[in-house]
Amino acid sequence: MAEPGNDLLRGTLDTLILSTLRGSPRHGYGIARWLEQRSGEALSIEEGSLYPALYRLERQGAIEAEWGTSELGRRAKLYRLTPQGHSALERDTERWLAFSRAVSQVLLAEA
Amino acid sequence: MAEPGNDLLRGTLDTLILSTLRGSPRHGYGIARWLEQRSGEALSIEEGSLYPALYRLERQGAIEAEWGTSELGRRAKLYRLTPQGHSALERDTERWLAFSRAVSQVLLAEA
DNA sequence: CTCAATACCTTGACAATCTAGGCATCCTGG
DNA sequence: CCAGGATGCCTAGATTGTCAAGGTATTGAG
Repeated sequence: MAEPGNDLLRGTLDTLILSTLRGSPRHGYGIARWLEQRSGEALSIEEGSLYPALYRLERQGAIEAEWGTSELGRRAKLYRLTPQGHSALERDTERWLAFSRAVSQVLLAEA
Repeated sequence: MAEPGNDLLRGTLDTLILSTLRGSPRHGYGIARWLEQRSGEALSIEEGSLYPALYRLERQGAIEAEWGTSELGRRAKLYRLTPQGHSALERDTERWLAFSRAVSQVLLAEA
């Protein structure tokens, strides 16, 4: 019981999303698939978390949206990193790495 | 703006707490100090998160409490890992490491 | 013609953290 | 002596992000 689900994503999803936009613009659905694939299926991104996150990031000015077409030629909303988004990504990546190191340090410490 | 605070702790605090009890019993206040120290002050544990987490873990049967005295001879509630808590710790540590690897893999991936 | 995949979106419940308070004891500095 | 910090426990309330579960529309394959 008490399957924790992926509450671990809390506070990390935004950074993950930003990181998928480093190269070229992507649309929401593609971001989710990319994250899952790139993590070796270790991460699963729910759309109910994804789209609100995209609005959040857009509202914060980290990303910008524009309607266009996907690789399959379908109507899709393409997101691109803004300069602020790029800084945020760098900052949050550093923050995550520091946090991750700290946690590992504790969890893997000798008795 | 939008200082994220430590929302990164979400879903990790419980595991961190359990890990502090691997050796010998500890009391709440001591757990917080230990985590902060052991992480090189990278983690900061708020009491408003700590005590509810301890109740949570106790209710789940992962830890047991007993009133006693601290190293300074003061009244303190000492928590100890139960066998279930030990299994949970191992399981959650694995889970966290897998998640952490996945996130790092994405964040540090080539463009 | 049906079903899965692609692609977007929303509502409501839930759970965990933080802020900001509270209490009591002890020790140390001034 | 006494003020304040450290130790130690606790709680109420607000906030916030995730999830489950639904919805729409289009395309392509079988």
